Amino acid sequence: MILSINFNSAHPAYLQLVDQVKAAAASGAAKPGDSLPSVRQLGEQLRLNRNTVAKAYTELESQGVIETAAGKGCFFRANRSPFNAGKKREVLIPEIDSLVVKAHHLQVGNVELRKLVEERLDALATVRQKHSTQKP
Amino acid sequence: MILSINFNSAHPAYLQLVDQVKAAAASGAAKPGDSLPSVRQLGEQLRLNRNTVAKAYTELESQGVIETAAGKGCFFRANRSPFNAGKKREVLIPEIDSLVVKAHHLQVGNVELRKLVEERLDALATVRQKHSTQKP
Amino acid sequence: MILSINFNSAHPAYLQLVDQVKAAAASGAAKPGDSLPSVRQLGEQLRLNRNTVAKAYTELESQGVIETAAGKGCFFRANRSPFNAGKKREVLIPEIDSLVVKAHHLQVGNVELRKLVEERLDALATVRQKHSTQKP
Amino acid sequence: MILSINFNSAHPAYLQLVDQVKAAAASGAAKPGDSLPSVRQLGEQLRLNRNTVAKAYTELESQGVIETAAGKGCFFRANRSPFNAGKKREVLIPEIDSLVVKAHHLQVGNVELRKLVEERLDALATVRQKHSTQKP
DNA sequence: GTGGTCTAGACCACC
DNA sequence: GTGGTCTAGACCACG
Repeated sequence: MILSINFNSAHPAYLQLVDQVKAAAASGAAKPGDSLPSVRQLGEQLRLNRNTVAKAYTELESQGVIETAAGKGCFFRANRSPFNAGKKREVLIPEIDSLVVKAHHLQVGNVELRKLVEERLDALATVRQKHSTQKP
Repeated sequence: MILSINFNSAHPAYLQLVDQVKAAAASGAAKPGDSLPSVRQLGEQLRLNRNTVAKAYTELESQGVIETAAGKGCFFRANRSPFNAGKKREVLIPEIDSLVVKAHHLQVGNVELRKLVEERLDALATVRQKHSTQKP
Repeated sequence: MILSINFNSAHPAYLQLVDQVKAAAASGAAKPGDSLPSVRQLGEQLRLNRNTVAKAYTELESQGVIETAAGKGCFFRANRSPFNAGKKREVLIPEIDSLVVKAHHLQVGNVELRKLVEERLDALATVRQKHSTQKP
Repeated sequence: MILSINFNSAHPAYLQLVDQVKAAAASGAAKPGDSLPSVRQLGEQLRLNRNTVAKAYTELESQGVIETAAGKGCFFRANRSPFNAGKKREVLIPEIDSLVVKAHHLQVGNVELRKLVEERLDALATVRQKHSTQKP
């Protein structure tokens, strides 16, 4: 798992970490039980204070992506969403609306947007395939 | 031009405005000479403080995207070249990837995600239709 | 409402504030709608960083004691506990057990402990009486 | 000597131990020469790491409350004068006030609070009775 | 060594 | 002016 921070981004460093760790979990690059770097080590590597890394880990734990064991470390969890269908819609629809509006402003038509979505779904599936055949 | 604010985003409201207005100008959705909503009107519409909207307009003016005519309003200036296909991809793909990863963590499958995207595309089309038949 | 911090205490400053503000609300020294000092002003007065004061206010808001209006200030709320009887027991019993055990270690008998509890209940009632007759 | 740890408290576990052992010694609940539980045993009983218990014992030794005999265990030393009535009040009253304020915010009335206190006094008495008939 | 907490400085959105 | 957020330093509990 390769993690990096764009310090010029308006997106806060700890949320950049959250997104990247979630992407690693979704892509199969990290499997349940895998350990994450310690907050100190990752902080040093990324030139962040370890508290900033810890904040990302806390957020990831609250989202159910990882679990932390004080004194031991942090570990990826099996992916079990606690949300029902209605709650999932509630979370995803604002994201999709934002995407659709952005595409419209960029004069990207529905056809092309669908194509892009398919492309990224395929890209994720491909990476997952690679990880599932590579490791075991 | 459709403007919307995601109040839950860490991205500041005024920068969301700047980004959306710039995208509209760059994509050709807004033409040079088109007027922008007044600060007061837009603030009311988006439930933002007028100062927040004014800050966005100031930023846009300093970037040469719009010009303000005191007492008359704000107008788009002759604009930059619209984004080419590559630039559009560069903007949209991170958004789509973020959406795809979120869906994965919510255990929302590809089929259901495609359905949600179609639903929101339809929703936007419906609203646009209504506006285009209403105004003229 | 008089607030003060004991910097030598092991009890964190922000929790000392929480306790004192809750006591003020319970004693009637502060009424619903009353405003609290701003985080800056109180921080300066108590020689604390304003974030420390803000942390206390955040905790008080999460406990339903006050409400905060960004850009306006913080205000006492009407006392409405959201807990049912079972939850109240769950919260109070550990407190009572701690008290009972401490009394035992101090060789304070049940009779004397009951007397002390009555004394403090009376003390609170007296202060409340004073405030309710003084202000209106 | 009854020892208990409130894991939810901001007060560190090792200091909770120190306070309770000191109170026991000062109140006469423990006599000079009485032995303390072994670090290992107490850690297991209280679900604490042995290092945490050891840290409490070290602190107690440095305060002259106990003495450690390498390989034999820890023992209470000839102790300070037991707290007088005034000191007991000084220790208990803040605890009671905190309880009374918490009850108020939970909208638990005086009658119900008295009932809860009686309930916990009875609960402790029952446990103590059981231990005193069990051991001898 | 591990993660967790308290405090604080700087910056942001908003009135 | 108001409160809110991100980042960080120092210290603590724990293995």
